[in-house]
Amino acid sequence: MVPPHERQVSRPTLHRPTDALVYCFDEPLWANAVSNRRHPSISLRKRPQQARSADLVATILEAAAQVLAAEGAQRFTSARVAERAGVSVGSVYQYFPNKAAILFRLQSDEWTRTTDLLRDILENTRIPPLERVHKLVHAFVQSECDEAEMRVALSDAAPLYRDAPESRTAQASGDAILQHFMREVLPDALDCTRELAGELIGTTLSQVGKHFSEKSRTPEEVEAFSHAMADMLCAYLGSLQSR
Amino acid sequence: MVPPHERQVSRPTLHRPTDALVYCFDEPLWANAVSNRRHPSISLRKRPQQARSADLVATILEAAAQVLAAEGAQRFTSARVAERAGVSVGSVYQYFPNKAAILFRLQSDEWTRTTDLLRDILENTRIPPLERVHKLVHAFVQSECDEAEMRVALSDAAPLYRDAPESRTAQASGDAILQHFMREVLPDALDCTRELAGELIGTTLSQVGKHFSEKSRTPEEVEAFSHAMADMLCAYLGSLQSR
DNA sequence: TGAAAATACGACGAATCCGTCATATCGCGT
DNA sequence: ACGCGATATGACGGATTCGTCGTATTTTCA
Repeated sequence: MVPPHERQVSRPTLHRPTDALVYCFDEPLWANAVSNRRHPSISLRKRPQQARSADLVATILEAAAQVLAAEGAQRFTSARVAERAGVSVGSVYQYFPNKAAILFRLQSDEWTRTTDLLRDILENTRIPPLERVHKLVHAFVQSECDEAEMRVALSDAAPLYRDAPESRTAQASGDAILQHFMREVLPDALDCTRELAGELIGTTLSQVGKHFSEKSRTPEEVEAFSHAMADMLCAYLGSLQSR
Repeated sequence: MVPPHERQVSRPTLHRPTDALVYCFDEPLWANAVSNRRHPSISLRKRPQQARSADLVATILEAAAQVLAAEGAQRFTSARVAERAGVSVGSVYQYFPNKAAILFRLQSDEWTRTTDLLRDILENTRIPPLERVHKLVHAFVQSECDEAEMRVALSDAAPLYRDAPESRTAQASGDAILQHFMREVLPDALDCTRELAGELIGTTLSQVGKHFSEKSRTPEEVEAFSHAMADMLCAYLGSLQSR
């Protein structure tokens, strides 16, 4: 795979036990084997060099998601993740600097998916704006309800990385998409009005959706609630347009 | 205080270490010394019989709130609470069956305050309904921003008592107040429409308010955001009225 | 005042968990 | 086939936390 003369011994960086996120700047970033999308700033402890270890990383992440969904944030431990993945703890720590890094990757993937969803729907200019809002709300609430246990547990563990810069980045890129949409819908409004309204709509979408999905819901409930929420957002946008 | 013949030796109930909430049905409920309000279902381990121990309970709760605000949910431990309260761990466990019970009391007090706020504002019929909504949102967001650290940490610890029946009760009484208001504002709407709208408004109020207060905010930001949120809710109510 | 009940104390056992490291196995390239 | 780096293992040290229990202190009341 890599010519021998370019080979480098990759020595794991050492870490003391900690709950804080640990950033590893001494190793190059590495593209995610699961989603094939790059992840910023937080690298793996070691760069996998053989196929088996790349598989391992994917396996661990999958197992982590399962443990989180099945056992909750409180019982999410490195040992349980390793067991579920069918590997030893040592193997887990060969590629993740600490437990928080695993959680962070799961959350990071969520952020990416959410941002993509936001962009795909809001920037589809072939559909009337308010209809896009309806589509977005439905898709969003639906996606929150899928894997609800995992998402809830993940957000229970959130204090571990709430202050990570990546959190702000994800938030910011979502905001940017929303602002783009707001400029289309409210071309004549003041900037500060648009910003405020965008922040409010984004917050409502994510927080209300999340809370709704904390209880298990029937498809009818999901449909009805999404519709109501979309109505609310559209009524708000309408009231802002007619000023 | 109590006649000797009515005295009873109050033997502490034993508990094994656990993260789950522990209910003590073998002891009578006891009125809260801090707020003078009764709390359902979760009793203290022992009923304080002397003034000093009643004070102690209040002191512990106060210390617990401080620890939560200053150190966060992760570092909220019985030892730290005891230290901050200036007492020994033993004393803490004399009156609280476990750590979760302390958190639960704090949360329970929050629920009570929130419900009271909701009732006080929404049922004040001397003010026009939509103006009440504005008042409510402002008061609510403001109260979220006060003691924001404590509230955030408290909700980080939520998994410990999220499934407690009291959680549902608190939710239900809030819902009832909202439904009462909705009947006033939308007398002609279908029941199911009202219920849905009420749930949505309640969820928006609490979740969006909570999320907004997670970052520290200037009074101007609080004012602007509350206004926008109230506008959104009023626009929604308006759109429902004109149907 | 003095004894019994109530309260306070804090060292400690039990449990849990994180992340390491010495050792063993694997697999790639020659 | 073989040797060396890459990968896998899991027992273990170190740390933290919960909640207890035997003992000491304080309060009550006869």
